[in-house]
Amino acid sequence: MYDKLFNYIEQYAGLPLTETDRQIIQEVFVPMKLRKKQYFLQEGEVCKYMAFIVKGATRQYTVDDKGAEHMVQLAIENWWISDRESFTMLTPTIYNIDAWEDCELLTTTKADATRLAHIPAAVQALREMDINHAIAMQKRVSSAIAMTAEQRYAQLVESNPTFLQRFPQHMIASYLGMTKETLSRIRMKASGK
Amino acid sequence: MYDKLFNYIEQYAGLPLTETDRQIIQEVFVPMKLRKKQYFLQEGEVCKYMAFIVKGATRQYTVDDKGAEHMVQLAIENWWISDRESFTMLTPTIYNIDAWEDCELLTTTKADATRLAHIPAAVQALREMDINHAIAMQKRVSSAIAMTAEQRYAQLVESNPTFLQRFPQHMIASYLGMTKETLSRIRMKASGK
DNA sequence: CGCGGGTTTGATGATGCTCAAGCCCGGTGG
DNA sequence: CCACCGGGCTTGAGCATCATCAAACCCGCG
Repeated sequence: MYDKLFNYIEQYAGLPLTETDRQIIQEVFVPMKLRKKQYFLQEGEVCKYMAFIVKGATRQYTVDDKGAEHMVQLAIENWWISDRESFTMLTPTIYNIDAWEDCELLTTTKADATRLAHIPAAVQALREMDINHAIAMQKRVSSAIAMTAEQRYAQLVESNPTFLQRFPQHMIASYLGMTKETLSRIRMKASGK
Repeated sequence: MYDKLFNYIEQYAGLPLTETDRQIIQEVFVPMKLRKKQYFLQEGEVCKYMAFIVKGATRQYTVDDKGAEHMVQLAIENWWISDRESFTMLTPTIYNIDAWEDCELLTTTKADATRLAHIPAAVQALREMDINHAIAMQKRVSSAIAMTAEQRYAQLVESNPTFLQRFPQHMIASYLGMTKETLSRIRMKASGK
């Protein structure tokens, strides 16, 4: 259960974890299961948990006034979920996060997470996590403002082909900032050639 | 010169800096001046510096195959610039960063920055910086995929009115993911009402 | 067998882009 | 002091891309 998290931390930090470190991490992170469609976070709440995905897939999205969902993030094993803004500032979130596949998570709270400050590898890994998240978001911004729908899809095929296996097309479409119809047509054209 | 940076750190960390801390920070961060239009980073280089803007304004952008520029970030006093990806992974960057107004910066390198690890307030502030950056980017993603050009402009007026003063309209337009003509028409319509 | 979620297909139209011209204004040099 | 120039902004006409709406299809599952 915790092995994936240990691996993640050791890999990102480039440092091994001691037995005591592992002990502490097991106390700080609490397992949680989520059934498909179950919410991890709902608009209006304060995001109390930050979680590491051991198994499963989740989506983070906003809902507009017409009831349409807009995917901000799709996440699978070894990714982190939470709304950093709500989590750190304790403000109500504007996002929803729910499970698309049944999930096993390791969750922690802001208070518990402070205990990690004494584990250099964990501090380092969390820092990397934030940076990676920022980098990923920056790439999405730059593709959203600079590329056509077709190019955005091509980029996803290139960089995250797994998503295509794990999530239905209409979610992918929303994630790419287009409608399911447009995505469907793009895929037709791409495979036709 | 360094005061703005000290303030920034103390404010974000919620901790005071000791005299020694200040001493170290002054050694770690090197002043640099940039004239309008001068590059801080060019596509293809590795990003060697991370910088705090004491005074001035910069823009970060990509250039597509048709030669069009796409603004990824606009930054002014109290903001940080660098390509986190290139800076941390030492890979060549795909971005350009240059000065739109004459700038005074405080720069540091990856190696020098490690010295900050001994200053809790600095560690904390840098962490906040990353988180804030990620949050800001996430908001841009969510508005880019979920909102119309008009709504995106309205949101900017709401959240970053200063930008409208400091940057020419065609840069704002690019930052918002639309053409200068579209932005011009939106502003006409908005002021007409 | 029929139902529901997901995907495809088609027709229509709005949004926003492209290209082209003209305007405004501050700066420079004759 | 004026003429000219260039950068930025506006305006307009036509067009491409993509969204919308609606219908049909596909397929796994109860």
